[in-house]
Amino acid sequence: MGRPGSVRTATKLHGMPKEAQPRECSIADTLDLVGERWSLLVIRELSHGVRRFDGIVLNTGASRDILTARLRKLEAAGIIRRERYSDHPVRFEYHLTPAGVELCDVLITLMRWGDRHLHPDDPPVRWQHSCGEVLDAMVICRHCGGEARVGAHSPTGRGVKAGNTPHMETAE
Amino acid sequence: MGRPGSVRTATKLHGMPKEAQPRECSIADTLDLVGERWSLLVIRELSHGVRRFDGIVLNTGASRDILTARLRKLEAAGIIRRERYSDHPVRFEYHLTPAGVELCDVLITLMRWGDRHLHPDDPPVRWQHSCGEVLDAMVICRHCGGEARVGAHSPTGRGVKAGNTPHMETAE
DNA sequence: CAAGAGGGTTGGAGTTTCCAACTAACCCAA
DNA sequence: TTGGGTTAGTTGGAAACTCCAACCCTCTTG
Repeated sequence: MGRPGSVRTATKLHGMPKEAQPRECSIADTLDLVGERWSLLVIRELSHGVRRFDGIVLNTGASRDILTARLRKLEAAGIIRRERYSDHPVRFEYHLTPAGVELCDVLITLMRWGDRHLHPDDPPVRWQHSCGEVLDAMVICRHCGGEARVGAHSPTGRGVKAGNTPHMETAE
Repeated sequence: MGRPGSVRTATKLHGMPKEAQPRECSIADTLDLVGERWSLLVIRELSHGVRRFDGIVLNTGASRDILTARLRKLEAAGIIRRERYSDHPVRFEYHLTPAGVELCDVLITLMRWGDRHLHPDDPPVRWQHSCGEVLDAMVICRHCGGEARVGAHSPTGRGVKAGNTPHMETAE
């Protein structure tokens, strides 16, 4: 797990392999924690109120051994918490931590994309927002309230590298 | 790729394996398209304006064969478009389609989570929103404008199953 | 003509994942 | 007490996926 390389000795044989230098990036770092198969579905289940091992197996379709590994990793990352709810037959259930609850923003945007592009007429699940309406989510800029969308902005910071931005359109 | 099962014949030997019945869900369906390793980083690169094969290899760290496979799959899904920009040395570059641009919402929420939880003091990349401020994203309900967050809502629809919601808290 | 650049393929090794069965610890019912 | 059921995992072996480095082919440039 985790990306391997960092500083490899450039062997350079017939055409300088041109060392990969992955961009520093919170997207990649977050995906290192929750980007493996099943992890986000585990979080989906916890957000649906399913907290037990067998329930998660049943609703996701993950195999039990992999699920065990994912739960351990999410716990180590502070995204879920394992709680003993019975002592004598020792039994546990899983809960989202506050950091885990914040990941639901990712689930919501994934769901919205899938609803729009894969199930335009019949979303399989609808969330009711506290305002009473069916939740239709949108990502905005906290400062101005306008819609946020990457293509329209320009990035700055350590993770931005020079020389590989041939021509900047707003996509399409 | 794609989940296998669907209807398996329940063999039921010593304890009724309790057939997994994965929830119908746009989150899972979207992850089937973009949830494999590297796919979202490819979309990140395109949104940064990097459009060529070698540039994507360099900035993500993906191996070339896997990158080829991901690009083909994203193209088949209508998320990216492959465009010939030179005929004689036949050369291509990749662009986000409108559906691909919409996936940037997912990237933004992943980035925000990583910035908050993994790099609280020094986000590696900052996006400047068109309003001039550094983008600080938030997911809201389009109807009321209030913050959206799954834990606080209740789901309905085909993908919701009875009997596995032991006790519904708002997480934590 | 030799070296790149660009956009891939290919082969083989290494790593993950899947599947189905099995365990252990307890509860209940007959 | 025998038999089952529930819960939370383990385990072993096969299948699938990834990684890496090298190789290919077509231009273009020096």
